[in-house]
Order: sequence, then structure tokens, then C-alpha cells
Amino acid sequence: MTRKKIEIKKIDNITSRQVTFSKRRRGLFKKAKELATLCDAEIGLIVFSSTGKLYDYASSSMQQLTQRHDMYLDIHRSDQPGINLQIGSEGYNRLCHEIEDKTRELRQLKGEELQELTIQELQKLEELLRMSLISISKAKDEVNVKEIRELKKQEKQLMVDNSRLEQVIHEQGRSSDSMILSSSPDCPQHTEDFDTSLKLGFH
Amino acid sequence: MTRKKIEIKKIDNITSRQVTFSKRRRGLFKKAKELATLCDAEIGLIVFSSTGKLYDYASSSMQQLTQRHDMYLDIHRSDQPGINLQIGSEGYNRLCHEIEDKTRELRQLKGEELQELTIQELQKLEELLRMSLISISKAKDEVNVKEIRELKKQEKQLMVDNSRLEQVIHEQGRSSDSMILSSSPDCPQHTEDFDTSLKLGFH
DNA sequence: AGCTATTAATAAAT
DNA sequence: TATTTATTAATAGCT
Repeated sequence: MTRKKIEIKKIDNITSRQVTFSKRRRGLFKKAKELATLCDAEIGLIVFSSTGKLYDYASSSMQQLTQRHDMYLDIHRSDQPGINLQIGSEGYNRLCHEIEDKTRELRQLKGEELQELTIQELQKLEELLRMSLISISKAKDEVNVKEIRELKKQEKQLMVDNSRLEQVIHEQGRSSDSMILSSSPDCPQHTEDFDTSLKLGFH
Repeated sequence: MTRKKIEIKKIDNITSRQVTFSKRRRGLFKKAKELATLCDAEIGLIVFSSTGKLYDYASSSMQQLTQRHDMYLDIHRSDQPGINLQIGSEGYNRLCHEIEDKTRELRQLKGEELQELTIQELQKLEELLRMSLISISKAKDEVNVKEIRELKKQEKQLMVDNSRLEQVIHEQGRSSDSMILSSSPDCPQHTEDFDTSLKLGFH
């Protein structure tokens, strides 16, 4: 594009590199703006000179653009299409609001930030929490029932083992054949299991 | 740059806009790459077509570049340094996770999705909710106390008004000067206020 | 998608 | 850094 065709490789001479940078940079930004205008495209352009100076242009806002860029890659790269698809493009601000909403709701459920609520809202919250407590109580019961069932099962097994052991001892007393005291092959370590379960279930 | 000079404004004809977009986009990316190579610059270019398709180029990595961009603005703009960094590019995925976390926490506080919790966690949740209920109870009390205080104030005002009215009636009975029954100028509509407050406070 | 007349960009010199 | 100029590069309008 000039007196002489140049090869596209790093310009060694620093001065001429800086001159070229200035000229071409201006040209590039001009072209970017033209494309954005002519074709109604959203364009973001970031240029750092080799000396670290920043030049940038964005047809809308760079934040928006880089966010849209990230989002686009998120959606089209099939990373985890589940969550991203349901929000669609443009969702960033909505995400922020969603987080704000959820944060506030969480705080209110935790009994903070209640001053702005009306009596009606407070009563609704109270009701919700009472229901929640009932659910939690049931969940705890379930866990406990399960634990107890386990314990009973193991108790039963222990009793079976005990009678076997007693039988072995009796037989030893009569014939003194061997000193091996083996527990049932189905459940080799019930005593240890038993202790652990107790600690977990009823501390 | 061609058969005819064109004006830089949005091309109305869709077909020719798309053709121009293709051609100029290629040119822009070529120029960007050339500048990056020739002048050892770091360049990032993001282009969204009007149909939403993404084209991008980054001499290193777009992530790095947008981060460096955010950082640069943070440092050089002296607006409110720090905030931009935490929302910069890359924020999208974090936001998604944050929403997931908050959603789960909310559901658990509402007594759903409890099956995966241990007894310890359930008890902690229970405790939290009980504390929350206490806070809510206090908040309700506060609202009620405020309401009652308001009512008492208005009651007082009404009594003052009443005695004034009685006085007016008495004076009318004696001198029958006028039929105008004006309430106190400070508070022209207390009876209405009173009704509304009652409905809001103790339904 | 290719062609080409024309304009735009720019390398080198000043 | 700005201007000038000779050249090359990009591309608008056709096909």
C-alpha cells in the first residue's frame, strides 16, 4: 500500500515501527467504525501498543461486548448447555438482578433485612419458615429412622453371631479341636460398625 | 475504495449489507493481524454481525486481553478501582455458579431438597430457621408497636378535634353565626387516616 | 464467488 | 509528528 510492498513481519527499527503503528492503528480503528456503521455490527477493538499504551473502541460498551463474547462462547461451545441456554443472550443483567433478588430473599429467610417488609410479608415469611421447620423435622426423622433400622439390623446380626460364638465355645469345651474364633462371613466387622453408627446417630 | 465512493451510514439493502459485511470484515481482521505482527501489538477484535454471529481475533488470548483492558481502565480511570476487576470478563460463569448456589440454599431454607443433608446440617438449618423466626417475630412487634403509636397519636388528635367541634357547635347554638364545620388546619383528614391505618394494622 | 474500476491506505521521503 | 507522494491494497458495483 505504498512506495514499496512490505513483508508482514515484526518491524525491527523501533522508530519506523512506532510510525507504522500510529498510521495503521488509525486506519484499523477507522475501518472498524466504518464496518460497525455500514453493516450495523457490534464491534469491540482493543489494542495495546508494544509500549503498553491502550487504544480501544467499542460500538456499544466494551463491558457489554466482552460479556456477550464470553456468553456466546459459553453457549456455542457446548460446555454446559443446560443453564446457559435457558437464559439466552442478553442475560447478563438479568443474572445480576437474579443474584440480587436471591441474595435479598436469603437474607430475609435468615431473619436479616426485615425492616422494609410489611406485616403481611412478615407473616408470610413466618409461615414459610414454620413449614420449612416441619420439613426439616421430617427429614431428621427420616434419617434417624433409617439409622435405627440399621442399628436394629446389626443388633440382630450380632445376636446371631453371639449364639454362634457361644456354640463354638461350647463345642471347644467338649472337643477342644481348635482355637479359631471366626465371626460370620456375611458381616465381618459389626462391632466396629455398631460403634460408628451410634456416634453418628445419637450424639 | 471502489467503483464509487460510498457514504458511511447503515446500508439499507440487506443483501448488499451482508456482502459488504463479509468483505470488510475480512479486511478488518487482516489489518488487525498485520498490525499485531508488524508492530508487536496485542490486539483483540470482537465482531457481532447484525444477525448475531460472532467473529473474533486475539493476538494472544481474548480472556487475557479483556482482563488487561479492564485492569488498564481500572488503574488509569481512577473511577472506583477494584470493582471492575471483579465483574470483568469471565464473570459470567461465576455468576451462574453463584445463582446455582443461592438457589440451592434458598430451597433448603424453604425445606426442599433436604435429602442430601446430614443430621448435623439439618440441625444447623433448624437452628438458623428458629433464630430467623425470632427475628421475624421481633420485626412484627416493631411494626405493630409503630402502628399502635400512630393510632394513639391519631386518637389524641381526634379527641382534640372533637372537643373543638363540640365547642363550635356550642357557639353556634348560642350565636348561630355560621354553618361551617372546619376541622383542625394541621391535620385535615384524620378520620380517613384512622380507618386506613386500622385496616392495614389489624386485619 | 469473481472481476475490475476506483478509491483508500500507507511506506518512504521530507 | 505532519505532509506529500508514489504505490499497493481494499473494495463497490457488476456479473
